[in-house]
Amino acid sequence: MLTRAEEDHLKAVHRLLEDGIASTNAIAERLSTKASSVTVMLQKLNEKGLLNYQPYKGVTLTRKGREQAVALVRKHRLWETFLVQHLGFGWDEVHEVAEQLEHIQSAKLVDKLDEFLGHPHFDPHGDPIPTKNGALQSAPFKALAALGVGAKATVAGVGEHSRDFLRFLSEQQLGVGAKLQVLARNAFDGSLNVKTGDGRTIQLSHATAEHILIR
Amino acid sequence: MLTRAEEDHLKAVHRLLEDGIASTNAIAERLSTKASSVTVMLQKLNEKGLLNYQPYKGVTLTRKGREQAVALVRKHRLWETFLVQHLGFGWDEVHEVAEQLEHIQSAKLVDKLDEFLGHPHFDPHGDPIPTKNGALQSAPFKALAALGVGAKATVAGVGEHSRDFLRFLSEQQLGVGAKLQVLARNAFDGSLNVKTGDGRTIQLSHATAEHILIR
DNA sequence: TCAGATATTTAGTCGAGTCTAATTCTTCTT
DNA sequence: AAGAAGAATTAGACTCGACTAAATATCTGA
Repeated sequence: MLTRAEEDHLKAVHRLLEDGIASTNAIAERLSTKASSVTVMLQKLNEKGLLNYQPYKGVTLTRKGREQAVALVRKHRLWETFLVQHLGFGWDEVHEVAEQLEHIQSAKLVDKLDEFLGHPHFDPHGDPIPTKNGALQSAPFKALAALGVGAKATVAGVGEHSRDFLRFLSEQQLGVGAKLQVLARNAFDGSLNVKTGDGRTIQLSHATAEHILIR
Repeated sequence: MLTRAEEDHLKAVHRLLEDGIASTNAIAERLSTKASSVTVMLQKLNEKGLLNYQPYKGVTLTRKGREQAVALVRKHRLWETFLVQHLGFGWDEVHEVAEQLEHIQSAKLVDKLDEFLGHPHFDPHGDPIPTKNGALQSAPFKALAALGVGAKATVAGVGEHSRDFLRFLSEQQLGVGAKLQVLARNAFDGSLNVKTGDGRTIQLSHATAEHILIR
């Protein structure tokens, strides 16, 4: 049984490894702690066989560690789905609560929740939900920014999870499922003029369009 | 913001005060810790203004402490209701999980959950769920053991929450809502012969009948 | 009432997890 | 290739919440 701190570190390592390496500093920043605390924790998790750690050499997950981390991601995303779909939370509000709920220890609870939700494959942000055995249905989404002029698309997820960004999308009615059409691309800054499903025309910066995933 | 240990102690004190006094030993037993640990915690909660504690003189809750304790009871029972009604848990399985879920910190989550459940007044065991402002709809239930021969009743709750007892009731199909009729009372041991809604005749010990609440 | 039994508190220790400060290793620059 | 800069680790201290053992207070029964 892992402690909450152990789970948090494991999840941070897993997340960071997705984009490359999990540096001590990056882990510390994610967890709002200090690098020295992280080092100690990595040593402990190494002892427990959840990751491979050698001083100054970096860290990777063992199979066992990866399973645990994926299970946490699964719980987190299932809870987010529940909060949004059944309790009426906004998708910009669920992260902190799910961060707590993911640490509840009960295999049965996860299974039952998954069943209750109808075994969803994606959470409210369009992120894939691992199955019980850890399999991921990878989403072949691409960025809105990659679309050509005239193309139509449906919002399928986001590539950036900050509250500000999610709130912005909510205000613009650009949640998952929203219909879009690219009207024009502005050469000077790469921004897009986009027509929404309900007929409004809005301008999205290139950065924003990079973080809106569509299908 | 209270820590988990603080919340646990507060809830134990609140629970024990319902039946009289909250002795240091009784608190320790409830929490599976030692009396010495409890003493230290009581001193701390006294400092924080959540309870009134004087060495050797016993303990009572302050208004603030009682509010916090009742809020915990509310969360616990709302989660139990959710687990049973929507996730298909048995009423003998929910306690441990609710014990974890009650510590999730999110006022919005509690409100939304309450709304989702339809503002229930009683949990799956027939225990009253405090409202947001702490009001209790007290249940005027009486024990099955108090009924006279021939009386009909409906199970409304239980006065004993051990897993074994709850499991026994489940097996006998005596959950909340089950219909009963008292056929006879056996003078030598006070046990009851009872006819169930589905026509079976079963015999219940006096102790058992004391713990089945009916209306 | 008072001595033994019982309940409670105090004192001191420990592990988990964090911190700051000091140290060591790695990498980058010239 | 050497030294500076930056990243990571170690050392040592702190808090929280638990423990054991010892001390003290309260209760109870002859």
